[in-house]
Amino acid sequence: MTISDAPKFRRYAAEERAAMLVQAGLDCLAEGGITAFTVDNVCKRAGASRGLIAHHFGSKDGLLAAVYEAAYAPMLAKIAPETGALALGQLIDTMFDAEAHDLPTLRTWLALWGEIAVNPALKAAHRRNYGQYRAIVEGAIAAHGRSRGLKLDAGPLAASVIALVDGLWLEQCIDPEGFDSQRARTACLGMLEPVLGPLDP
Amino acid sequence: MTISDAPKFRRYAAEERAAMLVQAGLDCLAEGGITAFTVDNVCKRAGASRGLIAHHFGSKDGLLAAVYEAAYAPMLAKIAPETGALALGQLIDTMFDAEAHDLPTLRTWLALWGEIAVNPALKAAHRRNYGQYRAIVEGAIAAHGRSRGLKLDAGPLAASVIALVDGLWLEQCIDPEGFDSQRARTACLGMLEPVLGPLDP
DNA sequence: GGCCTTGCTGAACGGTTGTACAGTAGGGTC
DNA sequence: GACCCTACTGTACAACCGTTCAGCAAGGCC
Repeated sequence: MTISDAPKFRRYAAEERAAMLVQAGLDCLAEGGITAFTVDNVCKRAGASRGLIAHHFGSKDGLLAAVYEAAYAPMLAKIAPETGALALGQLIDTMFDAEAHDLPTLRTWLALWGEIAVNPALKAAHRRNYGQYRAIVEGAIAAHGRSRGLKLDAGPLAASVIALVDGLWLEQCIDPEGFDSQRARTACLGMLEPVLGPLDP
Repeated sequence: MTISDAPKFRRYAAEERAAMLVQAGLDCLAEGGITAFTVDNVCKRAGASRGLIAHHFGSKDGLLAAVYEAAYAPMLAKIAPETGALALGQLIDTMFDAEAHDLPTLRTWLALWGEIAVNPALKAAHRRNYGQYRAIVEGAIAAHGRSRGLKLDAGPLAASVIALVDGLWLEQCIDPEGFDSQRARTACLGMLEPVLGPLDP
């Protein structure tokens, strides 16, 4: 075998290569937002040629939808009641830590959210994922109330809890240095307890 | 005067024209996010030629920084204690309504936030504006606690309140239909009162 | 070793991007 | 009406955008 016989590229199984492109897409979003999510950038990062995105996803928008799913999946997995539902206190703790509190992560979500209204496939994916997210929180609040004899309005409360966690996450990401996250978090939990009762299991 | 003598364009005072470009930039961001914030788009919307942005702001990034300032200004104006500080209850109400709860507004802020880390001028502007925002809320909470003999930790509490408002605003913007904003808002206020005491003046 | 499927490449395309700059013309001043 | 300052235009430019597609080649199978 001479040197010129070395393979110029490696062939992967279709779904394996697709996953590589999705990961490269996530990296691009994290690094430079939607502006950096270009065919050139993504393919270069994935170590593939410019044509691959069209080949595997039909178009750039197709890849973006897949990227959105991939971004949401691990968060849902963390709070999903697979091995039995989490206690409310644990759930909220998990929600706080489900996403990294840094700028790259923020940039990824800002970019994705900003495209939801424009990209129909993304909008559908968002409704599905967020609905699932909210249903889990609502279920946990309802169960919490039942087990303690509290009459809780689970719907609006779930929205409030999610808003609190998201808002805190947002501020913390935007300005990581100038934000005392631990104290803010304690203050938030202190805000929830008078309404929900003690959160310790 | 013949028809051909009609002026081809109108001359404005420099700062007036600059304001027109900033407004056009805001409109573009609201409509299509950072992707729609192009020299072509902005100038067309402002009724000017492609060269004007460079002429007035040096570059596209220069304009973007000016746009950020312009986006923050009205919100700060609403909560700024010009004619005496607002009572905490009033302040929180104002915070809830300071920004429109719709997709265009969301898209504008997502786009701006996403660029903060990339654009140094934007980062500086954000720190200045957000610091001012937070100082106002902190001051109101401290005053509230003093006047009622409560020992409040104003710093973390301010961060929590801002997070709550921002998070609620975020969810509401992302999915305006599927979100019962009034009940969520009531739930949020109900969450604050046990910590802060009654918010009515 | 030869065949064959298909993952993959890479050039070509028309369109859009931001910036530069030479030149035009609006409109106040005299 | 002549002058002048400068706000402004509009073309030219090189770089980059997403999509298309004809054809190459990797690597399993016989």
